[in-house]
Amino acid sequence: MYTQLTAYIRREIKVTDEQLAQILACFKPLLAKKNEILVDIDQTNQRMFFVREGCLRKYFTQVDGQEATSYIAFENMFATALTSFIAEYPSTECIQALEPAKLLYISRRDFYRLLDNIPVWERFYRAYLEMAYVNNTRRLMSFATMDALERYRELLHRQPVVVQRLPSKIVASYLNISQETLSRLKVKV
Amino acid sequence: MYTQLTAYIRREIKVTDEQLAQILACFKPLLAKKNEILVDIDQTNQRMFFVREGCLRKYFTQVDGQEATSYIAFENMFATALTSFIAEYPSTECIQALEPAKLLYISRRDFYRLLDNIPVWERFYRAYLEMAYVNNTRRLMSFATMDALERYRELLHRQPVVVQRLPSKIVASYLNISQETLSRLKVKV
DNA sequence: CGAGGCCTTGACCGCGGTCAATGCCCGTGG
DNA sequence: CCACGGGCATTGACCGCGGTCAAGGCCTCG
Repeated sequence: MYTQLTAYIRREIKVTDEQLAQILACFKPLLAKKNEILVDIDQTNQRMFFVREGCLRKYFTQVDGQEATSYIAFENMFATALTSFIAEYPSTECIQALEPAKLLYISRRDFYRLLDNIPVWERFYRAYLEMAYVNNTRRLMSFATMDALERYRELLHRQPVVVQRLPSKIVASYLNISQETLSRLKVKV
Repeated sequence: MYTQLTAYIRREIKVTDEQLAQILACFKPLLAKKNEILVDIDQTNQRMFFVREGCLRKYFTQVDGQEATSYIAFENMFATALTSFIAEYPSTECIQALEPAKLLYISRRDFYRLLDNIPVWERFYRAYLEMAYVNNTRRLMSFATMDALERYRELLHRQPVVVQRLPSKIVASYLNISQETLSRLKVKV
């Protein structure tokens, strides 16, 4: 149950067995059905998810009702509505299972308790924040500098699994283009 | 010289006078001329800047030579080429003084030494990263959901000082629109 | 006083969005 | 088992936002 998460943590930080046990004890298992919403808009009590199997996406809904996918987590990745997790504000983002998923989650409360009790956990969080920031920045730059075709090609190159594993509808919303445009891009390779 | 920075730090974290002295000792003064480049592309040895007076912008250049401004720091704000600072990679972003500026800076080396020596500095960094992430996310959402006019209006509302204090050229590149388009937006209020 | 940068305005056009029609796949119930 | 319905993907027609190019006016600074 915890082998994947243990490997992940040990890759990031040095912890004693005792600390590790304390950390793992905070993570509870959770099964999600396909399309199940795990974090809904305006929800406050946040959780951070670790994907053991399946996949999650983070997205927000636009004024016209369209959904913009901003992050996709496959096996051995974390997913959170981070801005809400940080500020304890009602979330503007949702998290949804795109496939039946086996998850582990930690509550915000337990997460912050770990920050207080296990100094090195602060370092773990730092690594997570840094990664989230870098990803976000890359995304921002890709929107500023690339057109739809270039973004699609970059996605094929950087995360081919997204295109292979998920329906076009989701891929389009991840690239922030319409489904029709994505369909037209595909024929251009 | 250090009163502004001291106030900033004390607002973020609880430090003893001794710790504070240790922190401040890492910050060196620096004067920048208007348009001076403080961090150039491909530069590796990074610094983090605190603005005492004047203003800095972070930007990157696109393939066609156009510049996209991604962050603007006024008095009492920090500015870094954070992705490069984090990963110690050559920077893809530049930092430039938009006005004559009085700065304090800390080298990456000293910054990381503080992380090791002063536990609470980790918390300071965390707060900085969280803020950077949240700002980035807001920016990302604004590009995904708003058109040029809406983004301009939001900027007028959230950071009127940007529009008031900086040339249109910079404002346009901050909104990621052409100078001509910004000029046309202004007449629509 | 001249030169160069910045801002504005006009003409034009292309990327990508919307709407609509059609085809395809799949789960569900008769 | 097949028939039907609904969601997803594709394709075409159309169009509007915002980019590019170019010209002209204005301000600043040497």
